[in-house]
Amino acid sequence: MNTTWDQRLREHGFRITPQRQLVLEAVERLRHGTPEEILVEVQRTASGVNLSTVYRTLEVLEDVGLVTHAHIGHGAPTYHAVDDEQHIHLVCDTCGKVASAPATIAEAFVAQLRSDHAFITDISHMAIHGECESCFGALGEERPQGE
Amino acid sequence: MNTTWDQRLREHGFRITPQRQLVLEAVERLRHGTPEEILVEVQRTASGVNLSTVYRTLEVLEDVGLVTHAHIGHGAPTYHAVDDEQHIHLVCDTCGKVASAPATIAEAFVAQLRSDHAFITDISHMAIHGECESCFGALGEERPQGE
DNA sequence: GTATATGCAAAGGGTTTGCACGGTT
DNA sequence: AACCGTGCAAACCCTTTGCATATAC
Repeated sequence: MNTTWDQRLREHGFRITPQRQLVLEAVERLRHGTPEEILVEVQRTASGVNLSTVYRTLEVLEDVGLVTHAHIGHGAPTYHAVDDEQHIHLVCDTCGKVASAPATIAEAFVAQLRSDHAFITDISHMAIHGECESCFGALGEERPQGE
Repeated sequence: MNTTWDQRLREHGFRITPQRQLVLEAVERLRHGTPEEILVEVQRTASGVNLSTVYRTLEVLEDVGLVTHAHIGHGAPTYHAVDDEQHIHLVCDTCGKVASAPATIAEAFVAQLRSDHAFITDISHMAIHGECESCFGALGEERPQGE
């Protein structure tokens, strides 16, 4: 096992195209990327690729389990390769910084949601919002990033 | 104490307008509402009110602490009156249903994020995604609501 | 009377879609 | 050769903004 990306696509009835390879490679290289950022990365190699192709390709790659996305805030989602360690995004609503934490820290919480609310949680899909260490206590600040 | 909504606005230097009153009342009545839904509710009383006024008004009401918003998924955020019990939204990515759980169930998780990651969590700001009881195990379903 | 709020219309991000062409199988 | 995938342009949803008018103070 440990199927390759192209096997994975074929298994699900999809074709192998340069665009799909390039988008997947871009996601792996960036580690975190919005569709727009992924487009830019892809265009370093193939300038003709279109944004709508990136969107359609990300959907396909997500379908076959090669990438996932998470929502950080109001803006575009960010995409990750699935072989990356599962992580949670911690977004500071004051300074806008985004930190990562291993998804395992939520294990107890996830277990509780399952037992108390019969809910199977995908904890990494939506970011956790709040305030980071350096902003906490420093009141009356600007909010550079909104959200 | 226990200031009224109009006192609250005045304290922060805002003016009292019918629109602000109507938007606040609509949010309280709906308990969960997107800007668009709030507009419709407001227009039952005052048909001339504009969507951009609803957006600007919600921003003001949030500023002075009378309402908050939470992100459920890709679509528009939902607004709540702040006197409602703080709650978390549990969104099923399969059937799209949204359940509520008291924010208190996350207390231990929030405490852990504070101690381990120096992060002060606003747990109710972003919904938790996953799969609900009835959808779990039932594979190959449609995804009526997306996201 | 003056500053703030509103309505309207236009513009802005992010995403999806229809269609004809081109590439993979 | 048949069908799927792509590029392009237009359309879409949600939200913000500029400006003239109206309104709360």
